This record gives sequence, structure tokens and C-alpha cells, in this order.
Amino acid sequence: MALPLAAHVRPGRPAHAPVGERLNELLAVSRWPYTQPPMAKRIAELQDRTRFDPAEVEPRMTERWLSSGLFHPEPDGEASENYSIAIPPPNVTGSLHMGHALNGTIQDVLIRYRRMSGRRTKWILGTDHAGIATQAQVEKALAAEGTSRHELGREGFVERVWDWREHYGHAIVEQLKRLGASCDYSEERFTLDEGYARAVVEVFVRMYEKGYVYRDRYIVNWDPGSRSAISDLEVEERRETDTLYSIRYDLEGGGEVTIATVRPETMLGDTAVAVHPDDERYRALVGRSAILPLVGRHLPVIADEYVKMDFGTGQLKITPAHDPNDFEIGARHDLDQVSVIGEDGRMSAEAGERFAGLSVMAAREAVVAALREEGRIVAEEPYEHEVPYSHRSGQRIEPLISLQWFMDMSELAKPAIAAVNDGLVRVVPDNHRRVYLDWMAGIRPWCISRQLWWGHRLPVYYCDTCSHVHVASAPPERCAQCGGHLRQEEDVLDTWFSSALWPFATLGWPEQTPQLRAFYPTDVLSTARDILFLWVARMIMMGIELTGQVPFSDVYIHSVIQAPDGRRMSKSLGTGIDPLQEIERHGADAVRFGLLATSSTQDVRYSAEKVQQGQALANKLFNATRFALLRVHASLGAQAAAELEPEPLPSTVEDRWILSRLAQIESDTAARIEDYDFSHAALGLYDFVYRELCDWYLEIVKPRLPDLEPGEGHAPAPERERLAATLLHVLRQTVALCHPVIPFVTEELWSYLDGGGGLLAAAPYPCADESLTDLQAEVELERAIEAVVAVRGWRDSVGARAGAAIPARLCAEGYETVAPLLERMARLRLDGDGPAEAVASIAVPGGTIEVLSAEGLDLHAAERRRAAAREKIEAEIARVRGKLENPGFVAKAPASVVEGERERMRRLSAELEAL
RNA sequence: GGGCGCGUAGCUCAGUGGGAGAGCGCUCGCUUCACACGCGGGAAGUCGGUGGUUCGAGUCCACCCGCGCCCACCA
Repeated sequence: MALPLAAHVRPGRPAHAPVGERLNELLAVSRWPYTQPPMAKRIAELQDRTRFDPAEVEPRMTERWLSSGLFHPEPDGEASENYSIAIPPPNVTGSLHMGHALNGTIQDVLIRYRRMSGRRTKWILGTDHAGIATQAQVEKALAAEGTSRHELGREGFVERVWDWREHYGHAIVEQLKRLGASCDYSEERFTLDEGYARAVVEVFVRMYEKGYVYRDRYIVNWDPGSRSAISDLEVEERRETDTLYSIRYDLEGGGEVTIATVRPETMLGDTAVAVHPDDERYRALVGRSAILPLVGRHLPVIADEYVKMDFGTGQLKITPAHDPNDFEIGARHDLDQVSVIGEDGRMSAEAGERFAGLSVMAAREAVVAALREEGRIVAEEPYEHEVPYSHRSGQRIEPLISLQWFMDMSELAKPAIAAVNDGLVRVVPDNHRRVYLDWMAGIRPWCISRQLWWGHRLPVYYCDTCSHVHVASAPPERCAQCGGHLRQEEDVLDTWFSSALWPFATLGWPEQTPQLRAFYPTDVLSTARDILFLWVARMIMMGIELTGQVPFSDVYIHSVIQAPDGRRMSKSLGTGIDPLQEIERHGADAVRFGLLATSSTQDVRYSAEKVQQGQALANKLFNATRFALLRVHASLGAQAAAELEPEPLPSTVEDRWILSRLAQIESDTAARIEDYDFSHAALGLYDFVYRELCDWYLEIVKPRLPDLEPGEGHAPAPERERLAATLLHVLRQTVALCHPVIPFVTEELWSYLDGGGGLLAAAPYPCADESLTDLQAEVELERAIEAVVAVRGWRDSVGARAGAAIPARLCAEGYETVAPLLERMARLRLDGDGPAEAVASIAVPGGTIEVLSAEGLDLHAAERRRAAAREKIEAEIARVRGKLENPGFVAKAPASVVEGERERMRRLSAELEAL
């Protein structure tokens, strides 16, 4: 295998470190013993493989990759010269959905591209324990068995979850292999692994010691579904229509106030009534007392600026224990907190005998009924507002006061804001940058404790005797204060607390491991925007705080894939499309291509057509290669074919043209991948393979590389060898170029194209050879193509038989080098001689083609066509003339544009003249 | 309420201030010796609307209409 080292070094970009050494290392890996039949036999078998069959090929290629060890890099070198990506860890119980498939493909393109470009690459793989989701899933299974976590007890339950993980936790990893993802499968991480857990505890302790982590009684988003507090980010607001009740409260010593609420049941916990301090209407009320209906509690009337004078009556009930705003107001005015709703989502004893034990909704009805009986409901009206729901359990959030652990984020946010502002972390596309910055600027404390059993238990120990609180990475034996017995905190940490450490905890942090040195910081974090705050922002904050470095230099936010009808893809809506099913149907290459081609800087709809297009591309490339191999072998003989060294040896204009176009697509593709412009990368490759390579180059070149059977008139053997070398060079480069996008079919084809038996995944990525750029050849061939297309259209419109060659004369400039191919591709016979009088003429760039025989042609149609062509040219001329006669245009437009229009005018005039 | 984004061919979407494009679908023709998951030809568009900037606007600006998404503590 030829190894031009220069091919690894793209001009204008830094060569990343010991390239030669790297290559050898890669090659040692790719030369693993892979026995296959001799090439001649394989080529013969290729004769019958008229289609690319993904189901047959893909498992073989996966097997080759995995057993080669290529995906596992030794932890050598420095992170700055290596390339690494930490996969967003999927939930351990999850299965591959479209988002995973797209993100997996994107990351794999980046990884494969960098690996082929000579970088030591590591794609860090692992799964997330996903506290609430996993616990809920196992609890559901237990319920089906007629038992519950409470019956099993904490230890038994956690053991059951680990069993569950053993059984179901590997599905998604296998699915990633199916997709072709080149993760380092030999070092899979899990956020609850022993080492990882040590890192989590370490971080908690450090944050506690810095004073960021604290315990507080605070109003939290209580999720009755998971029986746990959840963070603000896990709350989703839904628009709902409720009834807004206006309720009359009597004032002590006469008078009344009227408050409005959509949650009458919470009035049982009211501890004040508030008005705005500037509200003239109610100034006299401040300082008096209202009497809470049904309860009889005396409520001070207070003044607070939070109250909107122009909303409702301007009189507001205050329930500090069950409303976040009221909680704040209560704190300002030192109000009592009366909790009338419990953690089970039912009314508590404090709600009074009449209501205790009722669900919130039942209590609402009961309270309204009771108030109505007393004639206190002044008004009822439908009211649309936002209602908080748990993103996790789907249940309505119940704000209530609870003792929880929090982390203050304000200090952590500062350097994380600076990192993005200063470009240390680049956000692509850029518009997400401001979203990040806005959120970070207003960051609030993070409730990190969860009342679950599945997760990292807080390293907090309470003394039974003196209630001293110990926070330590190793459990202390006894209370340091009084020697009393210690009890560990029951709560576990929010899953995102451990996820925030992902890029470095997976590499062995806090130990200074070789892995950490080699692969941290990582290069890019690719994800959908829904976890920008939940995860990405927190990784940046924690990364900077704990390692002193940003965890990645790029954040790439990819599209969200919607159902084809534009709705959200979801199981519950029935709008989900299973990527694995699509892979079964069309092949992994097709799905990868389709997803990349669809992806964009905004949300996109799933496109079965684009997947189809990918399948077509895989098949096309397979057949193009198959054609070239079979032809070369037939034309040169097996011996010469086996000894042939593919290299660019252009002898004709089409050779120079395709090599020039190849250089172009090579630099385009590299640039697009580096710019995260995956759709154009994929579609650009499609265009190159279809249009330039297959439709034109292969078709033009066919007669130069004959099946040798008829024997007469073949090009001499050295000419055939030059063409074969060029053709195979172009195919090798094209196949390699496509590899990051469609790895399976290209790896299979490489096993035919590469004599050395190496892996394409380890081969150098093609690099544009600028010396092969040939603008002259491009101009000449573009002109020929335009002419061929014009003649074909003309032929079709006059009913020429498909195969019949038409006698004609070329009356146009600039076809010296391309006349033979024009003749053949357009099925003309350009004898030159013949009757002087043409029967018809076809407009082509730079002139016409005169048709010399009307045999079998519909000349009326030909005339109509000629007239149409003339009309089109005239219209075009009129447009250009209009421009050129506009003094403003000539005076103000750039000279090159003006000259371009003049040139066009000359060309069009010549064509019109010729017609 | 604040922010971001989108309206281009029947559908899904590209489009860099200077000749409106692709894939699919539709249609006509080809059993052309790589591929019928193929090849060749064709039809199909007041680029959401109205103004403005400019020699020139699908592209830049303003407003309007329609549709998404994110953030936000008005009962």
C-alpha cells in the first residue's frame, strides 16, 4: 500500500504531531490477519454481485473493525494533538432513537475523518444510570410482578436495578455498532461504576468545602410521580384552562377583600393577604387582618411590590408553602409557612379534618363547594395559564417546602460565561451562544438532591446524638463532635450532577491518568439543544472548576428530527420511527447518509427520500467500482491488473477533468466536515459520484477500456494501463472520501481496491492535490457536456431512435479536444463531409450543430424546437442588453460582473447568428 | 412577556446582492454489454405579502400575515 505521508498533511492546516509514527501504528493494526480468497477469484465473484447488499456486508465489516482494535487508541501523546469526543451517554435502559442515530452518525463522521487524517482518535463510550427514568422502569416491572420497591427494601431494590442493567444495559451499545459508530468499545463507562462514583463523591465534598453546596428548607418542584424534588430544568410548562375563582375574605372589624386564584385548595395554607404599597385603593387595609374562610386564621394584610395593581382586584392571597412567589414574599415579611399538601400529593393534617387525605383535585372541589355554601365565591371564569408538569413522570408539579441539598452556581458560572465569550468554547451554530449566555447570566441555585434509591447517595452523614453534619469522601466511623452513631443521607444526587463530570470522570479523574492526559480536554461535544443547560452548561462549569480547562473546544448543536408530518417524534404519539428498522430496510449507510443529508442548523423532518438517496448512492458507488474492476481485469488481464499501481496519469481531457473535479470535491468535503456542514458534505459527495464520476467520466471512458473479446481497434496496452491507473486512482480516492459518511460499502469496496489488505478506516483521508486542478480541462468538458445535453434534448424532441447515430457537422468554436466524446455521447456522426445544406441546426455553446440527414426525424418538431431555442436566446439577449444599456449598471457594478455580461452577450449573439 | 428560527416546484429542502436548483413524485423514451434500487429527455415556481435600500433583491432593512421552538414567578 502506497503511503504518501504528504497526503496526511493538508496544506494550510497544522499537521498534528508524529504523523509517521501514527501511521505505522494504525497500519500495524489494520494488517491483522484477514484471510480471503485470492483477488482473481473475488473479482470473478464480483461479476454476479449486481447489487450492494447491506445485510450481507455490514456485519462482516463491523466484525473486521472491532477485531482490528482500531477503535481503541493507546493513551499516548497529548490531548492537543489527539482527537477525542465523549459521547453523550445514552440512558442505560434506553434504545436507539432517531436522535441517537443522527448524533451517532455526526460524531462518527468527525471521528473517522480525523482518524483517517492521521490523528490518534478516541470516542469515549458509556451509558448513564439515569436515576428517575431507570428507577421508574424497574418499579414498573416490579409492579407487574405484584411487588414494589418498598417491599424489597432499598438494598434489594438497588440490586434488582443492577440486574436489570446487566440484562438490558447493553442493547444500546450493540445498536451503536449496528450504526457503524467507531466508539472505543473496549473501554465502556457507566456513571455508577466504582471509579466514576469516587469522582462524584470527590466533587461533592470539594463543592461543599468551598461553600457552594448547602442544605436548606426551600420551596422546590415536587414531583408526586417520582416522589422526589426535581430541578427547574426538569419542569415543563403546559398551557391549560382552569377556572379562576374570586373569593371573598372578610376583614376583621368589617369590610372584605376579594382574591382570585386557580388553586382554591391552597387557600387553606394562606398566611397573608397582599396589596401593592402604591395602591391607593387599599392603603388603609395594610396592617389590618383578614379572616381566612373555612379555617378562621387571621391573615395580616401586607404591602409588597410583587402584587400587580392592574391584575384582578389587586388583592393577592399569600401561600408561602405552596407557591414559589409567595414563598419569596413570605420570606420578606417573615410569614408563617403552613404546609397543607404533603409529599404524597394529598392534603395534610394541617389542611384540617374536612380535607386531610384528599387528593389535590378532590380538595379543590371540596373547598369550592364549601366556599360556595358560605356564599364566598364572587366570580368564576375560565382562565388559560401555564401549569408546571414533571418532565420525568408527566405528573403535575406540586410546589412545596422541603429540606433539600442545593448547589450555588453563581461563582461557577462566571468562568463558564467567559469561556464562551472568549471563544475558548465555540458554539455551532452561533445563535445558541446567546441562549447559553442569557441562561448563564441568570443562573439560579441547583437543587441536587433526589428522593430516589437509584443513584449516587450523598456523602453526607448525620449524627443521631448531636445532629452534627459530616461531609466526607470516606464514611467516618463516629461523630467527630460527640462520638455518636452516624447515619448516611438517604437522598441521591440528581443524575445530571454525575453527568456534568462526564468528559473527565470517564478518563479516570481525579487521578492524573494517561487517558486523561491523552484525551482531555476533548475536541467537540455534539448534542441536541434540549440539554444545552441541563448538561452542556454544567459540564463547562464543572470542567473549568475541577480541571482548570474547558472540557471541549466546540459544542455542536444538531437538528432535532421531527416526524415526516412535522410533529414531534414520540412513542406516545405513535410518531416515532425506529432507526434500527430503517437500517434493516435500507442499510446503515443509507440511514447515515439520509440523516446527514437532512440535518441542518434548524429542526428538520425525517426524510425517507434522503435515506433512499443514500441507499442509491451506496449501490451506485458499489457498481461503479465493480464496473471499473471488471473492466480493468478484462482489459489488462489478471496479471497486469494485479500489478497495476493506481495513480493519476491523465492522457485525455476527460482524465484531466475528472482529476481536477476530484481535487475540488476533496477540498470541499474536508472543509464541510470541519465546518460541521454535514448535509452539504453528504450531498456534495452524492453529486460528485452521480454526475461527474458515473454519468460523465465512466460513460466517456468506456470505449477506452474495452472488454477484450472482439479484438479489433483497441487502444494500445500502455494507453489502457494509463487509463486503468487513473480510473482506479479516482475510485480509490472517491471511496476513501465517502468513508466517513458511508463506512460499510466503502470498506467493502476497499477490500477490492487496496492490494495490501488494509482497512480503509485506517487509510489516509484523500487530500486535494492542487497540481491536478485544471481549469482549461474544466471549461472544455463543461462545454462538451452542455452540447451533449442540448443534442440529446433535440434528439428526443424530434423522435430520433435512441441508438441511431445522426450525421452532423460541428459549427462551433472550442470543441477541438472534445469532439470525439461529443460525437459518441450525443450519438452523432461528425463526418465533416456530406450535403452542404443542413436540414436542421441545434444550438450549442459557441455555435450550432448542423444536422445533415432528416432520415427518421420529425423535422416539424425540429423546426419548432429551433424556434423555441431562438426565442429563449432572444429573451436572454434582451435581458442582458437591458442590463448593459443601463448606465447605472455599467458605472456602478464591479468590472468583472460587467465583463461577464458582455462576454455572455457575445456568446449569445454568436449562437443566435448560427441559428 | 422576552428571545431564536422558518414560509422557494405537488412533497421534503438547498440557495454566496448579479443567469431560480436538488432528491422524491409526475411525464415521455430506452431490456445501451456497472447499476431497471438503472439510463436519457421533459413539464412544473407572482421565491408568504407590502414597502424600502441598491445599477441590480429569493438573498439586505422595516412592517404585516402564517407556522415552529426555547426562556419567563402575573394570582
